[in-house]
Amino acid sequence: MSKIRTRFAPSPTGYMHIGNLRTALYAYLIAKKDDGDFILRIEDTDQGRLVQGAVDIIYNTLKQCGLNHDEGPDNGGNYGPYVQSERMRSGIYHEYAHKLVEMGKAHYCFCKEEDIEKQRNEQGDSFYFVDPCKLLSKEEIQKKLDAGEPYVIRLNVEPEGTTSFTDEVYGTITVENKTLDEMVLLKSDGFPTYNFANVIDDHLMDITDVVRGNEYLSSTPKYNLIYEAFGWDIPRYIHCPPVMKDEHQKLSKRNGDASFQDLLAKGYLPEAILNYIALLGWAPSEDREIYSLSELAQAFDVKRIGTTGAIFDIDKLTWMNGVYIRNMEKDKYYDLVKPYIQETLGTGFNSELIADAIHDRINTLSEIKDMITFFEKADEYDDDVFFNKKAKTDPEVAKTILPIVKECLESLDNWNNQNIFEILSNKAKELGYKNITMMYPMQVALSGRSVAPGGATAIAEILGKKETLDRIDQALNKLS
RNA sequence: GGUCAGUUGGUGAAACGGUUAACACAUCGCCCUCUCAAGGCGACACUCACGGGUUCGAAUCCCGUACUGAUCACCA
Repeated sequence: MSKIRTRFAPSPTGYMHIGNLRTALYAYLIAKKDDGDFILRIEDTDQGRLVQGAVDIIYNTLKQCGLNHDEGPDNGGNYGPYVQSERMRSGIYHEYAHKLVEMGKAHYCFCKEEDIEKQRNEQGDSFYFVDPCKLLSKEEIQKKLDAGEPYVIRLNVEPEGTTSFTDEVYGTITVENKTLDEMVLLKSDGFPTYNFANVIDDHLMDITDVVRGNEYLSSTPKYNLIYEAFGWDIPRYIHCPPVMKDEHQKLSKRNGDASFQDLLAKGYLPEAILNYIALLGWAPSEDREIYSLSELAQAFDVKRIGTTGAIFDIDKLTWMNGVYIRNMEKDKYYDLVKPYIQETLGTGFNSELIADAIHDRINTLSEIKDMITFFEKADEYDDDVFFNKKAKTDPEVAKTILPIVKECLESLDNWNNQNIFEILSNKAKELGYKNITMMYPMQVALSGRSVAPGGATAIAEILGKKETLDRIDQALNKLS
């Protein structure tokens, strides 16, 4: 069997949206599962929709995700060029369209749009465009061409019979030929239509597996007709169900839905995003959800791609992102998180201790900031914060507890979490308190918060002895 | 409207004619605990859009209905 070759063929029209990225992922996985090649092709023939910098976004996104392409505009390959506008300049589409005319599989059409519109209106729903130009003799055609009349090239389609194809996801689909138009291959401006260029490129690049969104399911028979006209092998088709924003709408950048870039900015990790979207529309055969990219490639199976649109659930992504953060190696985790810590606190604190304190408490990187601002300066707080049902504390209790805490800590020389905890918890036991009764008021004094990462003793360690005692004093002043 | 496709809990989903309809997220309890998390345990679809049929037996196969989506361009 020949080597599997898949391609990702985006238009550079702006941000990379999630559905698009997932299609790229699937194409990548299908290739890599069988040691095949993954190709990047830029489809930029619609000059009007081009967006500055969009190609770089595509490169960057693929790179950040580890979806490395074996061939593409930036790294070359034996099937170039990989940018459609460049391919067009070489005249291949023009050449192949005319080849089809010579073969008698396509024809020149000089019809005006109004003529077609007229037919369409007359026929209504059962519209089937009957092209009068098909009846033109060779001489008549040549005369029109010589006269410089604008023309398009249309594929010949016999209205009788049916065309069917097998999709790896949706199964065998059959349509009647009379529902198919004699599609335009080459436009009057000499540009190929998207569909035509696609088929030519896929064939010329030896693409074995065409992976794309299921919105192309309906036009696939037309593609097949082109392959058949040339006598080319038809690729395997893998149509993917859409990624939805809700029950009715797809995720799309037009609606302002989250793009890959947006998710990164919100503190999600590329690996987690990729892992999550792999599971939107595909399910592994084993009971497992966390997969690295290479593990996905191994486990991936086209047969297990679903047929229904899957709603993007940010909550589950958030959970999964947290799993990635928690499972990360310590050093990698510190490297990841330190910039965020130092961005809000500077370098005055032991950022590794802070990183430890927030480790189990963050799901996304963007949660870090709010969680740690109190280290710089305790939050302003109301005395009511000292109320805690479980600790049985209130401002009055705090007033009696805090001096005890202070006394213990003043006597402590070896300042670390462990020792702080021990001395306080021993004291609590001695006085017949629960730990929480000692710790909670202390936490409030140190952070100004009812909820803080790490707990009172971890915070005390990070703040240092002096600052800890100062903040306790401040709390005491405030209470009196 | 024509054509094509889809329909299992709030969400992702498993099941390939026979199970109490997995598992995960979310939610809600409980446990653990120096708060919150994390972690542990448990609850959560009398039922697989609906109606028929086939079968000893259907979420699974067939037909119909409803609903949803896609597509019907010299746009990609």
